[in-house]
Amino acid sequence: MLRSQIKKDIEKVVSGVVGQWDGGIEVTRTADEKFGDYSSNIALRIATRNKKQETRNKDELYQSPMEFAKILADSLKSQPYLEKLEVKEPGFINFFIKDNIWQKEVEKLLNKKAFGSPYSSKKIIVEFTDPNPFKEFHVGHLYSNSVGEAISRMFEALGAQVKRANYQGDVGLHVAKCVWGMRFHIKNKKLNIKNLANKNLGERIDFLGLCYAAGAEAYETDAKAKEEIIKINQEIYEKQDVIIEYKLGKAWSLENFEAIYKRLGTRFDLYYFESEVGTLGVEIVKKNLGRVFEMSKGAVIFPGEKYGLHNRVFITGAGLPTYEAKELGLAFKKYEDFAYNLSIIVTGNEIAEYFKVLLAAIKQVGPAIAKKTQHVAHGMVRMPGGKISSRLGNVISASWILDEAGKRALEFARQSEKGRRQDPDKIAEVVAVGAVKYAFLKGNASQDIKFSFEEAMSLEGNSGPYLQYTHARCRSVLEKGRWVGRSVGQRADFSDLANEERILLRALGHFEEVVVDAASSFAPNQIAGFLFEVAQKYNAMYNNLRIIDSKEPDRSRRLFLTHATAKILEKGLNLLGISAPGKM
RNA sequence: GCGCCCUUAGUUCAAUUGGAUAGAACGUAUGGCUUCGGACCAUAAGGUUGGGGGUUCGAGUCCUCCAGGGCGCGCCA
Repeated sequence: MLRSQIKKDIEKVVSGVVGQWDGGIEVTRTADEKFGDYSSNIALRIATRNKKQETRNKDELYQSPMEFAKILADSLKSQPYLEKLEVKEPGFINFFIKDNIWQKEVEKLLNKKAFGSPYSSKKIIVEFTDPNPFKEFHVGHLYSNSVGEAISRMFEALGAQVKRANYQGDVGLHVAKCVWGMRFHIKNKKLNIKNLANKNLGERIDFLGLCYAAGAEAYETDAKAKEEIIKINQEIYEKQDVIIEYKLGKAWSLENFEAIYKRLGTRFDLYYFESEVGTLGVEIVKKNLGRVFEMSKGAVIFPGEKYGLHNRVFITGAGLPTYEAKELGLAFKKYEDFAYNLSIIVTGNEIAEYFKVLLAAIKQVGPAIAKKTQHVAHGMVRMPGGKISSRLGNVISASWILDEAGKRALEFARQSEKGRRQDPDKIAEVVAVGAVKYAFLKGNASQDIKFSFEEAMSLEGNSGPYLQYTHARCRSVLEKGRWVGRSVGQRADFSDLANEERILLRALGHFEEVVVDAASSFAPNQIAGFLFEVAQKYNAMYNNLRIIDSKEPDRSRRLFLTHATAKILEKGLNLLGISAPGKM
């Protein structure tokens, strides 16, 4: 990576001039090309430090950042990769990289299997999606799934060993409500549960939805039903496998989830259920009762207030584990299964505060595990109409949103026929999934998404389809230009570039850094932004310069740039969990 | 009432984690296909970064106060 090379070189020069410097070296990509390709503020930082420490009189040499920058630049300017080096007020050092160095950089990164970073060969477990059997798989789960899958793939690109984990709430009041609803409907409508089991998946899932709604409503309005539901809840904890409605409902739900994962291109290595980690959680809490946990009003709580947080119930008065105790058990169970260096947990941010309490509790019980745990909270998906809530019954199911997107994509696929389209339904599905995922991933995950069908499914501008389209266009150009492989790229002459080519080449060359930075900060949106930039710059070149009918050496060089763009768009989209069809 | 998070162009979002003149997309206006895929490209207008104060070489970013919004606040998940 060019950036780390520059860092290394600066470090060498700095230690030669001022001795030991452990404030780190910052080398950043410049926002404006007139400042070169990379820039460092090192002179500003060191000179400022000296000023703050009032060493001015002792060491006049470093008084001015500008002067100090000039001294550093003098020793740096002879690096072979440099076109030129400039020092600019108030003390930035700007690096201008030679075109052919960028070309080599692009070739190198295209051939890399894994990008270099501190994460290579580390064991990382990523927990995400976490849908609840018996309840709907809604847009929130889709959001979590998109973020978690992208994070997993980014770390895999850095050579980490990644396990995907999915934690599912198969016990608890919501389940009891649904089971109660199943019994209610079966009795009322004189249904036969065996006949139900033979219906297709869609019908069974719709049935579960009705049952949950009935149970949830009865719980609020009917005191007798409420009592029954609480009793069912107890029974499920004790002997879940004996309850036929429970067994079937859970199996149907899980079957449905798998169908959705397949559609989204996700798979999981490890599945956890609340029913199995609950007992472990209770065990851990009881073992630490008195030391970490306390009795309070008949329940076992973690006194978060001692740590500037809230108190939380871990075991209820009835002796059942709450979500907190289960998640505590889960943290240890995951470590048992896969001795991770890093555990990433992706959830909605409405439980961000509760998670702090949980982490504080884990820290008391197992400090090593707490240290390795990272919570990534994503925002909520909102509709213009208002809040999405399962209580209010206005949740949007993931399948529905994908189907809606699919309809639009199909309309387009059929409209602009070009004869080279093989399977419109298949293409439409890829475009629809890509459009929805990209809409979720292009922004900062911590913020809420204002979801509008207009925008997510308009196939223009900063969207998944735009990137897919650009990729397909590249592939088409390569095919027509009879591009035969990278040997042509090596022979391509990069001594005289048009402006559009220079700009594109430089953008492509930053791919590796972007992936490393995006993974390190758990931010898929950085990749999305980068890909959009690359696509725009390629399209600018495409529209302003001829490629396959231009003369050599322009032709080979532009084909190489097209090849590199296609590769990087494909790889980058894959990092986001979006596939890039060759034709669409 | 207490705690956490958020507020950037008409709208949806960026801003390399404290760097240089705050950038894109959508929408709006204008222009570009007998031409490699028009799901495209080019040009323009659009900003007191919610408001005040502070920290420093330098603040959208950090501290503080205020306003507006969201989420959470013991036996749900």
